[in-house]
Amino acid sequence: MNTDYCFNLAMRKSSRLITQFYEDRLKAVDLKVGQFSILRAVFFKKETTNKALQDILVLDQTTLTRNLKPLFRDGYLQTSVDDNDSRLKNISLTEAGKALYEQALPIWQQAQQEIVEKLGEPQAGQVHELADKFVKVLK
Amino acid sequence: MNTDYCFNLAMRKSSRLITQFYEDRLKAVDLKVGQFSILRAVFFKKETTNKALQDILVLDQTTLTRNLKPLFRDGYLQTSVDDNDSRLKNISLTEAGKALYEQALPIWQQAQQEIVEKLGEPQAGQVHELADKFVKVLK
DNA sequence: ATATAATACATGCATATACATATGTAAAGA
DNA sequence: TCTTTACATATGTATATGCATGTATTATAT
Repeated sequence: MNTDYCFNLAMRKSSRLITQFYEDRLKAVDLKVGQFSILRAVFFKKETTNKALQDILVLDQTTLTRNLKPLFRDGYLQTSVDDNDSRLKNISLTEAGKALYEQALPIWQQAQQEIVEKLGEPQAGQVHELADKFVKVLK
Repeated sequence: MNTDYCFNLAMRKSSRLITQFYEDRLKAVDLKVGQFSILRAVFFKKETTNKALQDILVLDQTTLTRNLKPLFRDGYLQTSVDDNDSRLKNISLTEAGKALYEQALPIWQQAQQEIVEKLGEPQAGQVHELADKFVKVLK
């Protein structure tokens, strides 16, 4: 183990590279990767909150708030104040949001497949184990 | 292998977490992680260029140009136009830059050690292998 | 020798990131 | 009740990120 090799730079470099890879493919549906992640998370949750999304995406509350903005602005997400707790804003996909997600899905799946092929094993399998470990020890 | 687990989100989550970890420690010397990476790279190269740093840091030219700005502004880096090619700006550490890097180094080393302990093996060792692989197949 | 292509770096724009802090709402305690 | 505490979200500020594009300089081709 060479401790001259910065763990942080290693992860940031990798993150930048894979982000560019997905970004490039998602251009076809005019989505940024962060926006796709949000749409995907909201799609699975049906209805969720800023708070819940923070956990899933490991994003700061203030960052998430801002990342949501373009999606509201472009009509892909909608909010309604929670019936029981008016502090909560429930977030869900609009019809346009669902349509966009369905459109982006095969592009994302193709990107996933290409990453598996490019990384090969054992690296491809290690990505998720490593991410889980990072979340476990640093979050 | 669960391909429902987005590789990109996995890497971005991890990158955000480890960045916050290093960021927190480097606050003691008022440096952002990206700035530390630049200082460290310039320290090893003695004299370098925007172009060379792009390769080391895996950063877009325009991003790097901007990330350099605060370091010039605060007097940690200096430039001189290359003798042979006036398009090139040679970048080097000022005395203040060297002093700051020396001050940051033990903090960074401590952070590195803590990451090794937190991640444990085999994960800690995999970080760099994985980063090398990402650079190899995506750059 | 001059036009063209390639290279190095900078700027406009939009989003990404998070800390400090502010605002508004709900829950808990006196 | 009403005051304090906790919680959910938003805003101010600064840096991070990269695409499209612009400017200046060097190298190449005819």
